[in-house]
Amino acid sequence: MGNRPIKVRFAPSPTGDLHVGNIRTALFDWAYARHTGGIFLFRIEDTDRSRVTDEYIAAAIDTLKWLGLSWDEGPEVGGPHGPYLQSQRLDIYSEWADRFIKQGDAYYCYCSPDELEARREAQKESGQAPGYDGKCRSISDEDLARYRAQGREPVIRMRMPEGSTTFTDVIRGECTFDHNFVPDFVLVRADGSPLYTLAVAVDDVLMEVTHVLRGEDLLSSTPRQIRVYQAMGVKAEDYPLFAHLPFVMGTDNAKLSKRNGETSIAWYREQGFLPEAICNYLALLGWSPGDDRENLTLKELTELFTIERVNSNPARFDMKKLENINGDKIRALTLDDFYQWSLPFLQKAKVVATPITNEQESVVRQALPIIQERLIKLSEIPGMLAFLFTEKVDLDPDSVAKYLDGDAKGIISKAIEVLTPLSTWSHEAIDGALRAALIEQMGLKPRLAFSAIRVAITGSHISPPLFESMEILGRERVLARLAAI
RNA sequence: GGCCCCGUCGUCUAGCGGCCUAGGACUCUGGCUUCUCAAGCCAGCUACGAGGGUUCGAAUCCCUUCGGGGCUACCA
Repeated sequence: MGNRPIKVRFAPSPTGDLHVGNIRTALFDWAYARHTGGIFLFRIEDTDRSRVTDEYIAAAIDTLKWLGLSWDEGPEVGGPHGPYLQSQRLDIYSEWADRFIKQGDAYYCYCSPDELEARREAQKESGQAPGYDGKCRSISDEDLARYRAQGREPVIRMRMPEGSTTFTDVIRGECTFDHNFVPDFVLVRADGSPLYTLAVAVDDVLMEVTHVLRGEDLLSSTPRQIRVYQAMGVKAEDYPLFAHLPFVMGTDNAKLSKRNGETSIAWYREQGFLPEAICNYLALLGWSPGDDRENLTLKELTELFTIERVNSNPARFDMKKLENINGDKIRALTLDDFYQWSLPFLQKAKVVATPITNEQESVVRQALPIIQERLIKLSEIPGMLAFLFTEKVDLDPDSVAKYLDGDAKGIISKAIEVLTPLSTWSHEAIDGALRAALIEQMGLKPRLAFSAIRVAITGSHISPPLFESMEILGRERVLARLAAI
Protein backbone atom coordinates (compact mmCIF):
# COMPACT_ATOMS: atom_id res chain seq x y z
CA MET A 1 0.00 0.00 0.00
CA GLY A 2 3.00 2.24 -0.05
CA ASN A 3 2.59 5.43 1.88
CA ARG A 4 -0.96 6.15 0.90
CA PRO A 5 -3.22 7.41 3.65
CA ILE A 6 -5.56 4.88 5.13
CA LYS A 7 -8.83 4.78 3.28
CA VAL A 8 -11.68 2.52 4.33
CA ARG A 9 -14.73 2.07 2.21
CA PHE A 10 -18.31 1.15 2.90
CA ALA A 11 -19.89 0.00 -0.33
CA PRO A 12 -23.38 -1.36 0.10
CA SER A 13 -25.66 -2.50 -2.65
CA PRO A 14 -28.97 -0.97 -1.59
CA THR A 15 -31.42 -3.60 -2.71
CA GLY A 16 -33.58 -2.70 0.29
CA ASP A 17 -33.35 -0.66 3.44
CA LEU A 18 -29.97 -0.91 5.08
CA HIS A 19 -30.14 -3.58 7.72
CA VAL A 20 -28.40 -4.38 10.93
CA GLY A 21 -25.58 -6.30 9.25
CA ASN A 22 -24.90 -3.51 6.77
CA ILE A 23 -24.76 -0.98 9.52
CA ARG A 24 -22.44 -3.02 11.67
CA THR A 25 -20.09 -3.15 8.69
CA ALA A 26 -20.49 0.57 8.08
CA LEU A 27 -19.82 1.25 11.74
CA PHE A 28 -16.62 -0.76 11.75
CA ASP A 29 -15.49 0.83 8.49
CA TRP A 30 -16.18 4.26 9.88
CA ALA A 31 -14.68 3.58 13.28
CA TYR A 32 -11.50 2.24 11.77
CA ALA A 33 -11.14 5.21 9.44
CA ARG A 34 -11.69 7.59 12.32
CA HIS A 35 -9.40 5.64 14.61
CA THR A 36 -6.52 5.88 12.19
CA GLY A 37 -7.25 9.42 11.11
CA GLY A 38 -7.87 8.04 7.64
CA ILE A 39 -10.56 8.61 5.06
CA PHE A 40 -14.01 7.06 5.18
CA LEU A 41 -15.31 6.48 1.68
CA PHE A 42 -18.93 5.70 0.92
CA ARG A 43 -19.73 4.15 -2.43
CA ILE A 44 -22.99 2.84 -3.83
CA GLU A 45 -22.71 -0.48 -5.64
CA ASP A 46 -25.65 -0.28 -7.96
CA THR A 47 -24.39 -2.34 -10.86
CA ASP A 48 -27.54 -4.40 -10.64
CA ARG A 49 -30.06 -1.74 -11.48
CA SER A 50 -32.86 -4.25 -11.57
CA ARG A 51 -32.55 -4.62 -7.81
CA VAL A 52 -31.18 -1.30 -6.61
CA THR A 53 -33.61 1.61 -6.68
CA ASP A 54 -33.10 5.33 -6.26
CA GLU A 55 -35.30 5.27 -3.17
CA TYR A 56 -33.12 2.69 -1.51
CA ILE A 57 -30.02 4.68 -2.38
CA ALA A 58 -31.55 7.80 -0.87
CA ALA A 59 -32.59 5.83 2.19
CA ALA A 60 -29.08 4.45 2.62
CA ILE A 61 -27.60 7.93 2.52
CA ASP A 62 -30.19 9.13 4.99
CA THR A 63 -29.60 6.24 7.37
CA LEU A 64 -25.87 6.75 7.48
CA LYS A 65 -26.36 10.44 8.18
CA TRP A 66 -28.90 9.71 10.89
CA LEU A 67 -26.47 7.37 12.58
CA GLY A 68 -23.79 10.00 12.53
CA LEU A 69 -21.42 7.97 10.36
CA SER A 70 -20.19 10.85 8.27
CA TRP A 71 -18.12 10.13 5.19
CA ASP A 72 -15.27 12.06 3.63
CA GLU A 73 -15.72 10.84 0.08
CA GLY A 74 -18.94 9.71 -1.49
CA PRO A 75 -22.40 10.78 -2.54
CA GLU A 76 -23.31 14.39 -1.77
CA VAL A 77 -19.88 15.30 -0.45
CA GLY A 78 -18.00 14.27 -3.60
CA GLY A 79 -14.27 13.68 -3.64
CA PRO A 80 -11.32 13.25 -5.97
CA HIS A 81 -12.37 9.85 -7.32
CA GLY A 82 -16.04 10.33 -8.05
CA PRO A 83 -18.65 9.71 -9.07
CA TYR A 84 -19.42 7.38 -6.19
CA LEU A 85 -22.37 5.63 -7.73
CA GLN A 86 -21.20 2.75 -9.84
CA SER A 87 -24.04 3.25 -12.26
CA GLN A 88 -22.36 6.54 -13.18
CA ARG A 89 -19.00 4.94 -13.83
CA LEU A 90 -19.98 2.56 -16.59
CA ASP A 91 -17.44 3.70 -19.19
CA ILE A 92 -14.63 3.23 -16.70
CA TYR A 93 -15.54 -0.40 -16.27
CA SER A 94 -15.98 -1.08 -19.96
CA GLU A 95 -12.59 0.44 -20.70
CA TRP A 96 -10.97 -1.90 -18.26
CA ALA A 97 -12.92 -4.86 -19.57
CA ASP A 98 -11.73 -4.07 -23.09
CA ARG A 99 -8.20 -3.83 -21.86
CA PHE A 100 -8.47 -7.20 -20.13
CA ILE A 101 -9.67 -8.70 -23.42
CA LYS A 102 -6.76 -7.18 -25.29
CA GLN A 103 -4.32 -8.40 -22.68
CA GLY A 104 -5.76 -11.89 -22.89
CA ASP A 105 -6.80 -11.84 -19.24
CA ALA A 106 -10.44 -12.00 -20.20
CA TYR A 107 -12.38 -13.45 -23.11
CA TYR A 108 -15.78 -13.37 -24.73
CA CYS A 109 -18.02 -16.20 -23.73
CA TYR A 110 -20.99 -17.13 -25.89
CA CYS A 111 -22.41 -19.86 -23.74
CA SER A 112 -26.07 -19.26 -23.05
CA PRO A 113 -27.49 -19.36 -19.53
CA ASP A 114 -29.35 -22.55 -20.40
CA GLU A 115 -26.23 -24.26 -21.65
CA LEU A 116 -24.32 -23.16 -18.58
CA GLU A 117 -27.03 -24.46 -16.33
CA ALA A 118 -27.13 -27.80 -18.07
CA ARG A 119 -23.37 -28.21 -17.83
CA ARG A 120 -23.37 -27.25 -14.15
CA GLU A 121 -25.94 -29.93 -13.50
CA ALA A 122 -23.84 -32.48 -15.31
CA GLN A 123 -20.81 -31.49 -13.28
CA LYS A 124 -22.69 -31.89 -10.05
CA GLU A 125 -23.96 -35.28 -11.06
CA SER A 126 -20.53 -36.53 -11.97
CA GLY A 127 -19.20 -35.30 -8.66
CA GLN A 128 -17.19 -32.44 -10.08
CA ALA A 129 -17.03 -28.97 -8.60
CA PRO A 130 -19.58 -26.92 -10.52
CA GLY A 131 -18.21 -23.93 -12.31
CA TYR A 132 -17.45 -22.59 -15.73
CA ASP A 133 -15.60 -25.21 -17.72
CA GLY A 134 -13.59 -22.83 -19.87
CA LYS A 135 -15.33 -23.77 -23.09
CA CYS A 136 -15.04 -20.33 -24.66
CA ARG A 137 -11.45 -19.74 -23.62
CA SER A 138 -10.79 -20.63 -27.20
CA ILE A 139 -13.45 -20.56 -29.87
CA SER A 140 -13.01 -21.83 -33.37
CA ASP A 141 -13.78 -19.42 -36.21
CA GLU A 142 -16.71 -21.49 -37.34
CA ASP A 143 -18.24 -21.64 -33.86
CA LEU A 144 -17.81 -17.90 -33.57
CA ALA A 145 -19.49 -17.38 -36.92
CA ARG A 146 -22.33 -19.65 -35.89
CA TYR A 147 -22.87 -17.88 -32.56
CA ARG A 148 -22.94 -14.53 -34.32
CA ALA A 149 -25.33 -15.81 -36.91
CA GLN A 150 -27.56 -16.91 -34.07
CA GLY A 151 -27.42 -13.38 -32.71
CA ARG A 152 -25.81 -14.40 -29.44
CA GLU A 153 -24.33 -11.58 -27.39
CA PRO A 154 -21.28 -12.63 -25.38
CA VAL A 155 -20.43 -11.95 -21.76
CA ILE A 156 -16.88 -11.09 -20.81
CA ARG A 157 -15.28 -13.67 -18.62
CA MET A 158 -12.11 -13.46 -16.58
CA ARG A 159 -9.55 -16.16 -17.12
CA MET A 160 -8.40 -17.74 -13.88
CA PRO A 161 -4.91 -19.14 -14.32
CA GLU A 162 -3.72 -22.41 -12.85
CA GLY A 163 -2.55 -22.26 -9.28
CA SER A 164 -3.93 -20.59 -6.24
CA THR A 165 -4.35 -17.24 -4.54
CA THR A 166 -3.12 -16.53 -1.06
CA PHE A 167 -3.84 -13.39 0.89
CA THR A 168 -3.77 -12.38 4.50
CA ASP A 169 -7.07 -11.56 6.07
CA VAL A 170 -6.52 -9.30 9.05
CA ILE A 171 -9.13 -11.16 11.07
CA ARG A 172 -8.67 -14.71 9.84
CA GLY A 173 -5.01 -14.93 8.99
CA GLU A 174 -3.63 -16.46 5.83
CA CYS A 175 -6.25 -17.68 3.36
CA THR A 176 -5.49 -19.75 0.31
CA PHE A 177 -7.90 -20.62 -2.47
CA ASP A 178 -7.09 -23.20 -5.08
CA HIS A 179 -8.12 -21.94 -8.52
CA ASN A 180 -9.70 -25.29 -9.22
CA PHE A 181 -12.50 -23.96 -7.08
CA VAL A 182 -12.45 -20.44 -8.44
CA PRO A 183 -13.90 -20.77 -11.93
CA ASP A 184 -13.63 -18.18 -14.67
CA PHE A 185 -16.13 -15.53 -13.67
CA VAL A 186 -18.20 -13.04 -15.58
CA LEU A 187 -17.10 -9.41 -15.55
CA VAL A 188 -19.57 -7.92 -18.02
CA ARG A 189 -23.08 -9.04 -18.83
CA ALA A 190 -24.25 -9.78 -22.33
CA ASP A 191 -25.96 -6.39 -22.37
CA GLY A 192 -22.62 -4.73 -21.72
CA SER A 193 -23.24 -3.79 -18.10
CA PRO A 194 -20.57 -4.54 -15.52
CA LEU A 195 -20.91 -6.91 -12.59
CA TYR A 196 -19.86 -6.46 -9.04
CA THR A 197 -16.84 -8.66 -9.67
CA LEU A 198 -15.43 -6.07 -12.05
CA ALA A 199 -16.69 -2.85 -10.52
CA VAL A 200 -15.71 -3.57 -6.94
CA ALA A 201 -12.11 -4.30 -7.80
CA VAL A 202 -11.71 -1.48 -10.30
CA ASP A 203 -13.16 1.05 -7.90
CA ASP A 204 -11.16 -0.07 -4.90
CA VAL A 205 -8.01 0.38 -6.95
CA LEU A 206 -9.01 3.65 -8.60
CA MET A 207 -10.32 5.12 -5.39
CA GLU A 208 -7.13 4.13 -3.59
CA VAL A 209 -8.87 2.07 -0.96
CA THR A 210 -6.39 0.60 1.50
CA HIS A 211 -8.69 -1.43 3.74
CA VAL A 212 -11.63 -3.58 2.79
CA LEU A 213 -13.65 -4.51 5.86
CA ARG A 214 -16.78 -6.31 4.75
CA GLY A 215 -19.00 -9.26 5.48
CA GLU A 216 -17.66 -12.75 5.72
CA ASP A 217 -19.83 -13.80 2.79
CA LEU A 218 -17.39 -12.05 0.48
CA LEU A 219 -14.40 -14.00 1.74
CA SER A 220 -14.50 -16.56 -1.02
CA SER A 221 -14.86 -13.92 -3.70
CA THR A 222 -11.61 -12.28 -2.69
CA PRO A 223 -9.44 -14.32 -5.07
CA ARG A 224 -11.53 -12.97 -7.94
CA GLN A 225 -10.90 -9.42 -6.88
CA ILE A 226 -7.21 -10.07 -6.60
CA ARG A 227 -7.30 -11.52 -10.09
CA VAL A 228 -8.71 -8.24 -11.36
CA TYR A 229 -6.03 -6.27 -9.51
CA GLN A 230 -3.44 -8.36 -11.27
CA ALA A 231 -5.02 -7.76 -14.63
CA MET A 232 -5.04 -4.05 -13.85
CA GLY A 233 -1.33 -4.20 -13.25
CA VAL A 234 -1.51 -3.40 -9.57
CA LYS A 235 1.50 -4.49 -7.58
CA ALA A 236 0.83 -6.99 -4.80
CA GLU A 237 1.97 -4.58 -2.13
CA ASP A 238 -0.67 -2.14 -3.33
CA TYR A 239 -3.60 -4.49 -2.88
CA PRO A 240 -5.96 -3.36 -0.18
CA LEU A 241 -5.86 -5.23 3.09
CA PHE A 242 -8.86 -7.48 3.59
CA ALA A 243 -10.71 -8.07 6.83
CA HIS A 244 -13.82 -10.20 6.66
CA LEU A 245 -16.21 -9.44 9.46
CA PRO A 246 -18.22 -12.20 11.11
CA PHE A 247 -21.93 -12.30 10.49
CA VAL A 248 -24.61 -10.78 12.61
CA MET A 249 -27.18 -13.51 12.86
CA GLY A 250 -30.81 -13.60 13.81
CA THR A 251 -32.01 -15.49 16.83
CA ASP A 252 -32.87 -18.53 14.76
CA ASN A 253 -29.28 -19.06 13.76
CA ALA A 254 -29.66 -17.86 10.22
CA LYS A 255 -27.78 -14.95 8.81
CA LEU A 256 -29.66 -11.80 9.68
CA SER A 257 -31.48 -10.71 6.59
CA LYS A 258 -34.59 -8.97 5.47
CA ARG A 259 -36.62 -12.09 5.93
CA ASN A 260 -35.32 -12.86 9.35
CA GLY A 261 -36.38 -10.61 12.17
CA GLU A 262 -36.53 -6.89 12.49
CA THR A 263 -33.45 -5.95 10.61
CA SER A 264 -34.19 -2.72 8.83
CA ILE A 265 -32.55 0.21 10.55
CA ALA A 266 -35.57 2.26 9.58
CA TRP A 267 -37.61 0.12 11.92
CA TYR A 268 -35.28 0.79 14.85
CA ARG A 269 -35.48 4.46 14.11
CA GLU A 270 -39.27 4.41 14.17
CA GLN A 271 -39.23 2.47 17.40
CA GLY A 272 -37.22 5.15 19.07
CA PHE A 273 -33.78 3.67 19.34
CA LEU A 274 -31.08 6.32 19.51
CA PRO A 275 -28.31 6.19 16.91
CA GLU A 276 -25.74 6.12 19.66
CA ALA A 277 -27.43 3.11 21.25
CA ILE A 278 -27.56 1.25 17.95
CA CYS A 279 -23.92 1.98 17.26
CA ASN A 280 -22.88 1.12 20.78
CA TYR A 281 -24.70 -2.18 20.68
CA LEU A 282 -23.57 -3.09 17.19
CA ALA A 283 -19.98 -2.30 18.10
CA LEU A 284 -20.19 -5.04 20.70
CA LEU A 285 -21.26 -7.56 18.08
CA GLY A 286 -17.97 -8.97 16.94
CA TRP A 287 -15.72 -6.53 18.72
CA SER A 288 -14.87 -5.59 22.26
CA PRO A 289 -12.57 -3.00 23.73
CA GLY A 290 -10.74 -5.68 25.68
CA ASP A 291 -11.64 -4.46 29.12
CA ASP A 292 -15.03 -4.64 30.80
CA ARG A 293 -16.32 -1.44 29.30
CA GLU A 294 -19.52 -1.73 27.36
CA ASN A 295 -21.19 1.64 27.48
CA LEU A 296 -19.31 3.60 24.87
CA THR A 297 -19.86 6.86 23.08
CA LEU A 298 -19.15 7.10 19.38
CA LYS A 299 -16.06 9.10 20.21
CA GLU A 300 -14.77 6.44 22.57
CA LEU A 301 -15.47 3.84 19.92
CA THR A 302 -13.29 5.62 17.40
CA GLU A 303 -10.54 5.89 19.96
CA LEU A 304 -10.63 2.23 20.89
CA PHE A 305 -11.51 0.46 17.66
CA THR A 306 -8.91 -1.71 15.99
CA ILE A 307 -9.37 -4.55 13.53
CA GLU A 308 -7.13 -6.74 15.65
CA ARG A 309 -9.81 -6.81 18.32
CA VAL A 310 -12.52 -7.96 15.93
CA ASN A 311 -13.73 -11.50 16.57
CA SER A 312 -13.82 -14.14 13.90
CA ASN A 313 -16.96 -15.90 15.10
CA PRO A 314 -20.50 -14.86 14.27
CA ALA A 315 -22.73 -13.04 16.74
CA ARG A 316 -26.40 -13.32 17.40
CA PHE A 317 -28.47 -10.20 17.60
CA ASP A 318 -29.99 -9.70 21.05
CA MET A 319 -32.84 -7.23 21.20
CA LYS A 320 -32.91 -7.26 25.00
CA LYS A 321 -29.38 -6.00 25.24
CA LEU A 322 -29.99 -3.33 22.64
CA GLU A 323 -33.00 -2.20 24.66
CA ASN A 324 -30.94 -2.07 27.79
CA ILE A 325 -28.30 0.06 26.13
CA ASN A 326 -30.96 2.27 24.60
CA GLY A 327 -32.41 2.86 28.05
CA ASP A 328 -28.98 3.81 29.31
CA LYS A 329 -28.48 6.24 26.46
CA ILE A 330 -31.89 7.80 26.99
CA ARG A 331 -31.15 8.28 30.66
CA ALA A 332 -27.90 9.96 29.77
CA LEU A 333 -29.60 12.55 27.56
CA THR A 334 -29.69 16.19 28.65
CA LEU A 335 -33.19 17.51 29.06
CA ASP A 336 -32.84 19.58 25.94
CA ASP A 337 -31.62 16.70 23.77
CA PHE A 338 -34.26 14.47 25.29
CA TYR A 339 -36.89 17.01 24.36
CA GLN A 340 -35.64 17.20 20.78
CA TRP A 341 -35.71 13.43 20.41
CA SER A 342 -39.16 13.17 21.99
CA LEU A 343 -40.95 15.80 20.00
CA PRO A 344 -41.34 13.90 16.71
CA PHE A 345 -42.78 10.92 18.55
CA LEU A 346 -45.28 13.07 20.43
CA GLN A 347 -46.27 14.83 17.25
CA LYS A 348 -46.59 11.67 15.22
CA ALA A 349 -48.91 10.26 17.87
CA LYS A 350 -50.82 13.55 17.81
CA VAL A 351 -50.37 13.94 21.54
CA VAL A 352 -49.16 17.47 20.90
CA ALA A 353 -49.78 19.81 17.99
CA THR A 354 -47.48 20.40 15.03
CA PRO A 355 -45.99 22.85 15.58
CA ILE A 356 -46.15 22.37 19.30
CA THR A 357 -47.74 25.16 21.32
CA ASN A 358 -45.77 26.99 23.97
CA GLU A 359 -48.02 25.61 26.65
CA GLN A 360 -47.57 22.05 25.43
CA GLU A 361 -43.84 22.47 25.25
CA SER A 362 -43.79 23.64 28.81
CA VAL A 363 -45.76 20.61 29.96
CA VAL A 364 -43.56 18.23 27.98
CA ARG A 365 -40.43 19.74 29.42
CA GLN A 366 -41.80 19.36 32.93
CA ALA A 367 -42.88 15.81 32.33
CA LEU A 368 -39.84 14.40 30.57
CA PRO A 369 -37.65 14.19 33.68
CA ILE A 370 -40.16 11.99 35.46
CA ILE A 371 -40.31 9.44 32.65
CA GLN A 372 -36.71 9.53 31.51
CA GLU A 373 -35.51 6.70 33.69
CA ARG A 374 -38.40 4.42 32.83
CA LEU A 375 -38.06 4.39 29.06
CA ILE A 376 -36.66 1.70 26.86
CA LYS A 377 -37.61 3.30 23.58
CA LEU A 378 -38.70 6.79 22.59
CA SER A 379 -41.86 5.38 21.05
CA GLU A 380 -43.16 4.75 24.57
CA ILE A 381 -43.27 8.46 25.32
CA PRO A 382 -46.66 9.32 23.81
CA GLY A 383 -48.32 6.54 25.74
CA MET A 384 -46.79 7.68 28.98
CA LEU A 385 -47.61 11.35 28.59
CA ALA A 386 -50.92 11.28 26.73
CA PHE A 387 -52.91 11.72 29.96
CA LEU A 388 -51.39 15.17 30.39
CA PHE A 389 -52.84 16.41 27.13
CA THR A 390 -56.43 15.22 27.18
CA GLU A 391 -59.48 16.67 28.84
CA LYS A 392 -60.86 13.30 29.83
CA VAL A 393 -58.73 10.27 30.54
CA ASP A 394 -59.50 6.91 29.06
CA LEU A 395 -59.87 4.67 32.08
CA ASP A 396 -58.28 1.29 31.65
CA PRO A 397 -60.97 -1.27 32.58
CA ASP A 398 -58.59 -3.63 34.31
CA SER A 399 -57.13 -0.85 36.39
CA VAL A 400 -60.59 0.36 37.34
CA ALA A 401 -61.65 -3.11 38.36
CA LYS A 402 -58.59 -3.48 40.47
CA TYR A 403 -58.42 -0.15 42.23
CA LEU A 404 -61.50 1.97 41.66
CA ASP A 405 -64.20 -0.36 42.90
CA GLY A 406 -65.40 -0.82 46.43
CA ASP A 407 -64.17 1.72 48.94
CA ALA A 408 -62.47 3.88 46.32
CA LYS A 409 -65.24 6.45 46.63
CA GLY A 410 -64.08 7.30 50.10
CA ILE A 411 -60.48 7.68 48.99
CA ILE A 412 -61.44 9.91 46.12
CA SER A 413 -63.68 12.21 48.10
CA LYS A 414 -61.12 12.50 50.84
CA ALA A 415 -58.51 13.42 48.25
CA ILE A 416 -60.74 16.09 46.80
CA GLU A 417 -61.35 17.40 50.28
CA VAL A 418 -57.67 17.89 51.12
CA LEU A 419 -56.46 18.93 47.69
CA THR A 420 -59.02 21.65 47.10
CA PRO A 421 -57.74 24.00 49.77
CA LEU A 422 -54.06 23.16 49.34
CA SER A 423 -52.12 26.42 49.50
CA THR A 424 -49.15 25.38 47.37
CA TRP A 425 -49.68 23.14 44.33
CA SER A 426 -46.42 21.21 44.38
CA HIS A 427 -45.76 17.50 44.38
CA GLU A 428 -44.29 17.77 47.88
CA ALA A 429 -47.42 19.46 49.18
CA ILE A 430 -49.71 17.03 47.35
CA ASP A 431 -47.72 14.10 48.67
CA GLY A 432 -47.86 15.47 52.21
CA ALA A 433 -51.56 16.22 52.19
CA LEU A 434 -52.63 12.91 50.70
CA ARG A 435 -50.34 10.92 52.92
CA ALA A 436 -51.61 12.64 56.05
CA ALA A 437 -55.24 12.18 55.12
CA LEU A 438 -55.24 8.78 53.47
CA ILE A 439 -52.44 6.87 55.14
CA GLU A 440 -52.20 8.35 58.57
CA GLN A 441 -55.78 9.44 59.16
CA MET A 442 -57.69 6.75 57.30
CA GLY A 443 -55.04 4.10 57.91
CA LEU A 444 -55.00 2.90 54.32
CA LYS A 445 -52.21 1.03 52.65
CA PRO A 446 -50.23 3.48 50.47
CA ARG A 447 -50.33 1.17 47.50
CA LEU A 448 -54.09 0.89 47.63
CA ALA A 449 -54.87 4.52 48.30
CA PHE A 450 -52.49 5.98 45.78
CA SER A 451 -53.39 3.44 43.13
CA ALA A 452 -57.02 4.55 43.25
CA ILE A 453 -55.99 8.14 42.72
CA ARG A 454 -53.49 7.13 40.09
CA VAL A 455 -56.13 5.40 38.04
CA ALA A 456 -58.47 8.36 38.36
CA ILE A 457 -55.77 10.80 37.29
CA THR A 458 -53.85 8.88 34.64
CA GLY A 459 -56.34 6.22 33.62
CA SER A 460 -54.06 3.34 34.53
CA HIS A 461 -52.47 1.78 37.57
CA ILE A 462 -49.15 2.07 35.77
CA SER A 463 -48.02 5.62 35.28
CA PRO A 464 -45.25 8.11 35.90
CA PRO A 465 -44.82 9.13 39.56
CA LEU A 466 -48.20 10.20 40.85
CA PHE A 467 -47.55 13.41 42.74
CA GLU A 468 -45.32 14.86 40.06
CA SER A 469 -47.93 13.95 37.49
CA MET A 470 -50.60 15.72 39.51
CA GLU A 471 -48.45 18.79 39.90
CA ILE A 472 -47.90 18.99 36.16
CA LEU A 473 -51.54 18.31 35.35
CA GLY A 474 -52.66 21.20 37.54
CA ARG A 475 -55.15 21.44 40.34
CA GLU A 476 -58.15 22.13 38.19
CA ARG A 477 -57.86 19.08 36.04
CA VAL A 478 -56.84 16.88 38.94
CA LEU A 479 -59.96 17.82 40.86
CA ALA A 480 -62.10 17.41 37.77
CA ARG A 481 -60.80 13.91 37.18
CA LEU A 482 -61.32 12.96 40.80
CA ALA A 483 -64.81 14.35 40.74
CA ALA A 484 -65.59 12.36 37.61
CA ILE A 485 -65.15 9.07 39.41
C1' G B 1 -21.81 -32.79 -3.02
C1' G B 2 -17.22 -29.53 -3.35
C1' C B 3 -14.48 -25.32 -1.33
C1' C B 4 -14.10 -21.98 2.73
C1' C B 5 -15.09 -19.78 7.64
C1' C B 6 -16.49 -20.50 12.71
C1' G B 7 -17.24 -23.23 17.83
C1' U B 8 -16.14 -20.09 26.14
C1' C B 9 -22.57 -19.16 30.45
C1' G B 10 -29.43 -18.81 27.15
C1' U B 11 -27.03 -14.26 24.39
C1' C B 12 -22.70 -10.71 23.54
C1' U B 13 -17.93 -11.31 25.21
C1' A B 14 -12.74 -11.35 28.40
C1' G B 15 -9.09 -15.00 27.94
C1' C B 16 -3.79 -15.19 23.34
C1' G B 17 0.29 -22.20 28.17
C1' G B 18 0.43 -21.49 34.64
C1' C B 19 -2.76 -15.01 37.38
C1' C B 20 -9.05 -19.61 35.48
C1' U B 21 -11.91 -23.60 41.63
C1' A B 22 -12.94 -19.22 33.88
C1' G B 23 -14.03 -12.53 34.66
C1' G B 24 -17.74 -8.74 32.83
C1' A B 25 -22.46 -7.35 30.43
C1' C B 26 -27.55 -8.57 28.92
C1' U B 27 -31.40 -12.06 30.10
C1' C B 28 -33.51 -14.98 33.99
C1' U B 29 -34.44 -16.02 39.49
C1' G B 30 -34.58 -14.21 44.62
C1' G B 31 -34.08 -9.98 47.87
C1' C B 32 -33.66 -4.67 49.26
C1' U B 33 -35.93 0.10 48.14
C1' U B 34 -40.81 1.75 47.17
C1' C B 35 -47.10 5.71 45.54
C1' U B 36 -47.56 1.95 40.44
C1' C B 37 -44.06 0.91 36.62
C1' A B 38 -39.24 1.55 35.97
C1' A B 39 -34.42 2.84 37.59
C1' G B 40 -30.87 1.65 41.39
C1' C B 41 -28.44 -1.77 44.88
C1' C B 42 -27.33 -6.91 46.65
C1' A B 43 -27.33 -12.14 45.84
C1' G B 44 -27.88 -16.47 42.75
C1' C B 45 -28.23 -19.88 38.33
C1' U B 46 -25.62 -21.17 34.01
C1' A B 47 -20.09 -22.09 29.71
C1' C B 48 -14.54 -23.78 27.60
C1' G B 49 -19.14 -29.12 21.74
C1' A B 50 -16.64 -34.22 21.90
C1' G B 51 -12.30 -37.39 21.52
C1' G B 52 -7.25 -37.89 20.99
C1' G B 53 -2.45 -35.89 21.38
C1' U B 54 1.88 -32.01 22.66
C1' U B 55 3.44 -30.25 27.63
C1' C B 56 5.49 -30.50 34.34
C1' G B 57 0.91 -27.78 33.12
C1' A B 58 -4.25 -26.41 28.02
C1' A B 59 -10.14 -22.69 27.34
C1' U B 60 -5.49 -21.32 25.24
C1' C B 61 -0.97 -25.34 20.54
C1' C B 62 -1.82 -29.82 16.91
C1' C B 63 -5.08 -33.70 14.82
C1' U B 64 -9.78 -36.04 14.28
C1' U B 65 -14.79 -35.75 14.87
C1' C B 66 -19.42 -33.45 15.61
C1' G B 67 -22.16 -29.06 15.11
C1' G B 68 -23.31 -24.15 12.92
C1' G B 69 -22.67 -20.82 8.85
C1' G B 70 -21.09 -18.96 4.00
C1' C B 71 -19.90 -19.56 -1.16
C1' U B 72 -20.69 -22.56 -5.32
C1' A B 73 -25.24 -16.59 -10.56
C1' C B 74 -24.98 -12.76 -16.82
C1' C B 75 -26.76 -11.08 -7.19
C1' A B 76 -23.68 -8.53 -4.09
